[in-house]
Amino acid sequence: MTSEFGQFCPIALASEVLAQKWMFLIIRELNAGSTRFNEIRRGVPRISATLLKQRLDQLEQVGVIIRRRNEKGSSEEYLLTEAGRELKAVLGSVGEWGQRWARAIEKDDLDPGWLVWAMHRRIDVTAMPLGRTVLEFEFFDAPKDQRLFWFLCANDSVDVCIKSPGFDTDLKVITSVQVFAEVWRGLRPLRQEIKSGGIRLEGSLALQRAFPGWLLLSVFAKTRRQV
Amino acid sequence: MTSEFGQFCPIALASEVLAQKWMFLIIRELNAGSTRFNEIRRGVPRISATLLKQRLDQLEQVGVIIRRRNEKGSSEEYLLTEAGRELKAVLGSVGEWGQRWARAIEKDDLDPGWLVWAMHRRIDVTAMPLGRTVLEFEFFDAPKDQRLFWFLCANDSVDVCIKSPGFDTDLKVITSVQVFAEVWRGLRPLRQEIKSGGIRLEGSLALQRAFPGWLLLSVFAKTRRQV
DNA sequence: CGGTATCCCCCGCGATACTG
DNA sequence: CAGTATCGCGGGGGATACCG
Repeated sequence: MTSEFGQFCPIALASEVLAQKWMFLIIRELNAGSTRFNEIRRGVPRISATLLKQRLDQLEQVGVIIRRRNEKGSSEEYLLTEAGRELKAVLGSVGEWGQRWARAIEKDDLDPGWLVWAMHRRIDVTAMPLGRTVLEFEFFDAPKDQRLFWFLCANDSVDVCIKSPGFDTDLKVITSVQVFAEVWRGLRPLRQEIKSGGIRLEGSLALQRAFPGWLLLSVFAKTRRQV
Repeated sequence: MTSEFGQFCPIALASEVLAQKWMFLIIRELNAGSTRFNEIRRGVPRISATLLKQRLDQLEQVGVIIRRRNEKGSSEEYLLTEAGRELKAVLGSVGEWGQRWARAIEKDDLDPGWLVWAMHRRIDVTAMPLGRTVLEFEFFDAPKDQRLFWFLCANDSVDVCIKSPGFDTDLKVITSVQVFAEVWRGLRPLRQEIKSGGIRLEGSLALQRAFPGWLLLSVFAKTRRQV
């Protein structure tokens, strides 16, 4: 591990940590606010527990995170250090580049579970009605167990549910994963898809009209793709 | 390779290309101006030919470089595309982070051959006397075959030699790899090391005085280390 | 929930030798 | 100079089962 590249160039030294499979995604989750093991896994669902733990240990060792038992002692927390927080700049440049130049989306990238997990951090509850709002998504092209999701939006938090939360749905969104992914990425305009029927809304007209204002989309959505 | 991570996040898509061993270093060399196979290898000496070729093919496939026979048809050239040039921003953020937060330099990082290769791109010939200037380096703590190097500086180019170029040396620099590496990285001030004898100069007083002005140091030398 | 422990396979990668 | 071909190993990492 030490001196993997035989150079003292800062890019080489950083590579020892960063240029490994999964690493950017784990760091992205941490910088998005995840602190717990399974929280990180929801953002990186395809990594194995073994490997995630290995990577977290490594990040701790090089000083990107610190590990801590939470107050109740019931669970472990992984917290970014200043070094870890400064990796946000790297995530930014990598994401910008990916948005502009990386390969096109393919079938196997379209994990609806990941999409809703990413969305739940980018829903602007302050733009919503006060109190509880239940948002339901139906991805009609997804396998049965990934077709339906609910967002339980309170005044200051958003929870993702894979079963009905037990409250009535206020606004339902019906779409394909493909179309919604492209909207999320900023490759198609949201309002236009609503008009053309690529995204269908069911619920009060007031909520339908407000909906595009709730959805902040991907952090990189405004970056113009070049290919 | 495709959909390695099962997400369409731009960071995940970029990771498929970037988050691999050696990749940042190869891209660094290309962005530093290398276009030929063995030129890249000089900047990444520990990579095997097999693997370098594999990586270059991959970079070509994803549109970061294009391959071309040069005019004479005698050799292959690897040229950055616009996508490849935009990776400079990524190199910048990764290098900045590495400079600030990556691990300290260790013995095995101290490859004098790599150091002189890195230096030759950062020597300001416009600050030198007109005509030819021969700069000689002696790293007294290096193994015999890595002790001596020459820079053959012309008005518009710098060549690295591992044997005497056959011209008299105008200025000789005697130092340890360790000390010079730290100066190069911006961890120690050059002028102070010259004063204290960590770096010794032999040659006309005029050249000795001018020397610190020739050496541009690492691109990241001005970034302040945090640990 | 937050991991370990184990098994095992594959392939990433280095080393060496050879080529046009 | 710019690779290719071949071999071989080590360990990266996936799958599964188990634990406090």
